[in-house]
Amino acid sequence: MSQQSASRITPRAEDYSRWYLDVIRQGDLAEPAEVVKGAMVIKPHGFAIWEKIQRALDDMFKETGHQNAYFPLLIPESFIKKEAEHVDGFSPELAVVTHAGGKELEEPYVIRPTSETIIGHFFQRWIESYRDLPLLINQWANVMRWELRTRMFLRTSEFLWQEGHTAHANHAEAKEEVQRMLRIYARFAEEWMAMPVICGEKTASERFAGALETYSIEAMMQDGKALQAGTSHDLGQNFGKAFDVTFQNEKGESEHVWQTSWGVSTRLIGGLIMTHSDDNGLVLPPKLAPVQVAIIPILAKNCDENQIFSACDKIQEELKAEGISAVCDKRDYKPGYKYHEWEQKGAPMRIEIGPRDLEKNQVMMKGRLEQEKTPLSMDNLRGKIQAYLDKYQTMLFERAKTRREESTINIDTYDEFKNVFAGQNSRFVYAHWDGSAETEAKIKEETKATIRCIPLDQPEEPGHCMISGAPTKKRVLFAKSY
RNA sequence: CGGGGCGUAGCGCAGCCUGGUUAGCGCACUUGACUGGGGGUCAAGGGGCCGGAGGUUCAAAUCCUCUCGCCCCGACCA
Repeated sequence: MSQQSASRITPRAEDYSRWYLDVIRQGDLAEPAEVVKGAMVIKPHGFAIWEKIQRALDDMFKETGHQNAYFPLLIPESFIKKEAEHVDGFSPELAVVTHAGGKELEEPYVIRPTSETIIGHFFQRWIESYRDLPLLINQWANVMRWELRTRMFLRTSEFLWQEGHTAHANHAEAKEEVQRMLRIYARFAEEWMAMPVICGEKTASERFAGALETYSIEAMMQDGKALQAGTSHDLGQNFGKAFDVTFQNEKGESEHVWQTSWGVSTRLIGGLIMTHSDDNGLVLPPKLAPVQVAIIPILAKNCDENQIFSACDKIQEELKAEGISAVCDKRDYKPGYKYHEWEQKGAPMRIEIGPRDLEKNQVMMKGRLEQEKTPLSMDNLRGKIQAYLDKYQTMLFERAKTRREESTINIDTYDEFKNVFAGQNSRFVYAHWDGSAETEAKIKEETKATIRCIPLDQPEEPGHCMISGAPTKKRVLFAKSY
C-alpha cells in the first residue's frame, strides 16, 4: 500500500523511541508541556482513553466494595518522614511547597508523590473498632514525582492515577485484598486493554518503599522490554504503626491495622500504545477506543450531498443506540486524508458511504489492520459491526499474547542469558535465581536486565541458580524494563 | 545528575563554521475556483521580536557567557 510513503511516523525498526513519540503526536494523544519540566498535556483524544480506563476500573473497584474519596494534594513534610523506608524511597523525588499566601510556611508541604501518609493520618481518626474494618478507599488523583528522566505517559513528573488504600483487622484479610486487586488489574489489562500480563511478586529491591511485599502485573512491549503496569502492596502494619492507626478487637485489645495500597496510572496508556500500535499509528482495542467507528461520507461532483450525509447520520444514530461510539466525519477534507487521520488515531474500523453504496444499499468497511475494504450490506449493519469489534478485541489480545510467547524463553546458563540481553535487546526470560540480592544486583549490573517478578502462576520447577548454582524451586522472570 | 544531540512560522527543517540591508524551504493554515472511493490541483494570501537573559561588535539567528526546555544513552522510578 501507499501508506508507508505517506506516513509521518518513524518505523519501529528504525527508531523505536521516536516511533513511540510519533504515534502519540500523530494520534493526537498528548504533547510535552515544555513550560513545566517533565510534564505533559493530555489532549482530548488521549484523555478520552483515560476516561474509559477510569470508568471500567472504577466499576470493578465498586463491585468489590471500595468507595471513592479525596485527600489533600499537599502533605505536611513531617508525615512523609514518619515511615523510615518511605522517606528514603521518596525523598529524592519530592517537590516541596515552602511559601504560601506571601509568607514562608512554618512547615513545608510536599506535593503528594503517593498518599499513604496523609491517608494513614485520617485512617487513624476514622478507625476505632474492628467494626470499622475493613475500610476500603480509593482515590482518583494526580501525583508528582520529580523524576530525572521523563517519557510521555511512561514517566512524567505529574501523572494521573488511582490509589487504593485499605485497612484490615488481620494480615490474612489484607493479603487477600492485595491478591484481589492484583487480579482485578490483570483482568482489566487482558479484557479491556487486550494486553496480556504476568502476575508476580517483586523482589526486595523492587519493593514499594515501606511495603512488606509488592506484587505487580508485567506486560511485554513490542521491543521485548517489560512494563510494570500496576502494583498492589501489602503494607503490613508499617504505616499503621507510623500513624498509630489502631482498633479494638473483639477481646477489647488494641491492635494496629493491616494496610494495603494499589495503583495504576496514565502509564497504562503508554502500555496500550506499545502493545498494539504499528508503523501507521495507534491501534486501540475497541473497548477503550474513544471512536470505534469512523464514518466517512464520500461526495462526488453530481451527487446529492444531503442524501449521503443523512445516510451517514442514520448509521451513526443506529450505532449509538447499540452503544457503539461512531463519528461522522463531515469535514471538508479529501477522503484519503480522513482515512489516514482515523488510522493514526486508532479507530478500530471505518465505514465509507458514497453514491455507489447508496445505490447498492451497502457501505464499504475497512478494519484498522486490514489491507482491503469489504462491502457490507446495510441489513443488520449494527450486528455486523458489533461482531467485528468483538472479534477485533479478541484478535488484538491473541496477537499480543502470541508475540509475547514468541519472545519468551527459558534459559539455564549465564552465558546464554548475557547473549539474549546484549546491546539494547530484551525478551522475557525465565531463569533460576538463588534468591540473593547479590546475584540480582550482579545480573542487573552486567546485563541491565532485572527480575520483573517472581511469577505467581509459574509451575514449580526445581533447578539451579544460573550464577551461584544453588538449588532453586522455580524460575523467575527477567527482562529489561521501562 | 553524567555523556551525547537539539531549540529558527502550527509541524519538520535549511541558514550559523566564515557576523552584513527584506531570514528561507516543505508541509500545514486562510480565501476562491475546480475537485472528491487512499494524504488533490491551480491561483492569491497570512503567519517569525531565530527558546530566554546578558555580553562582544558600527552590525548578532550566526561569536562568547549564563539560563530554560526537549530528545537519546546511563543511574532512579508507576
